[in-house]
Amino acid sequence: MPDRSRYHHGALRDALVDAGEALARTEGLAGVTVRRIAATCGVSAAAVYRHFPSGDHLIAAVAQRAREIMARDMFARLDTAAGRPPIDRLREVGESYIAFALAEPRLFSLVSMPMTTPPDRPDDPNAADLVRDIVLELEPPGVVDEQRVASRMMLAQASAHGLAVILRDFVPDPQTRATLVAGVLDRVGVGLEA
Amino acid sequence: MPDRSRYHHGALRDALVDAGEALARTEGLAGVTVRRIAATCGVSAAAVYRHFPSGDHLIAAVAQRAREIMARDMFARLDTAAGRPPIDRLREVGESYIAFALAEPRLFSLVSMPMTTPPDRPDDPNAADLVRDIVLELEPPGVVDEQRVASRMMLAQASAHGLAVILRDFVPDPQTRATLVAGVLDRVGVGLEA
DNA sequence: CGCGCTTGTTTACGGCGTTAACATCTGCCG
DNA sequence: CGGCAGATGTTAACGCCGTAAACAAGCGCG
Repeated sequence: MPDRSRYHHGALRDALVDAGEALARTEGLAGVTVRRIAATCGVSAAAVYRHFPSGDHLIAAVAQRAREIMARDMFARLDTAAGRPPIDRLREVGESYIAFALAEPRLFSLVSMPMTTPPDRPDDPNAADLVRDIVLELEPPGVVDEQRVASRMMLAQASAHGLAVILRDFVPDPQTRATLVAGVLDRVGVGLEA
Repeated sequence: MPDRSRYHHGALRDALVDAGEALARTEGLAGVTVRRIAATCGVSAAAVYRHFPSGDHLIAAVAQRAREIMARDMFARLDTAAGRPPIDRLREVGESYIAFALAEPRLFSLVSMPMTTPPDRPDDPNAADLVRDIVLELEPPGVVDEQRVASRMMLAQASAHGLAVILRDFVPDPQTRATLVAGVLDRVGVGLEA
């Protein structure tokens, strides 16, 4: 329990999301509960409702936090691939997404929850926007076929997400995982350039 | 709901799974609860534990049921495509998977849960085996490159699953969904044949 | 017939989300 | 500087949840 000399916490909202993130990492989605988050912050459960209209909104905020962490990972990794062709950078993004899912499977289970709440700052750097920007570079100069862009984005996102989920749930061996990621992303690359 | 004049239900286990399936369809995962399933069957909550070691096992049985329904859909649709090239049949399977996910989104959310319990009859016709059988037909005669088979299976499954999830959560418009399914599956086909 | 196993029941416990009523702190206005 | 108002905490309570223990009813075999 933190300092209880102060009646008012001061930055409870952020602390709640922090605690939720930590709980999600260690115990998984089932451990992310209003009462436990509140207790972690040394605060009563009811205090949560001064900052979130419901527990689901708190969970959603934790999920949004997880998405931001993931996006930071992907942007960082992209920096190391600056200047390489778009298709290579798309692969980096996909690998980053999958690596995060497998490194932090419990946190990732929040990421892949349907978003019940709009993000706090909807104009944050976002994985979908990131993919879109790179996919746009695949378009021939002067023309942008929106339908082609959409199908390429969807292929990139769907295959990365699906692969992450399947590997997490059904392929425990790291070596097998690596081989499959490489093989599948090779094929996705072919499909992306078509 | 069956006759409650009898103290013993007679086929409670199946009835519980039936009720769970119905609840999942109408209310989604959050509505699938031990007490509600039991009540639907006109039985006390504790009776569930004569047939399942825990509520999670009951949920898992409902999820397995949903997978069987989905597999039946896919096999039925495959029958109508008998004789067509493997790549076409793979596409049928993918379309069937996605169509089910979008037609029964709540039931599908059970399908895509990690399997906490082994299926009752593990040798049932299974979506993964089905995909594998067709993918094997893509192999050149005489040789089977297991790694190539695995990457093709994974691409097929991952892209279908990922696309289903993304469309369900982020693309409400049916027309847009159809266009995206067609466009993405075209690209997946290219990647599968590579 | 009667005895035992299976399958139900009731009751209870602790954890959950959420609300209502109350308490404390903080900042602002006179 | 005093005090009031709103923001932010507290406790207590409700109903739902999963689950376990103790008990009861029915079935099937000796």
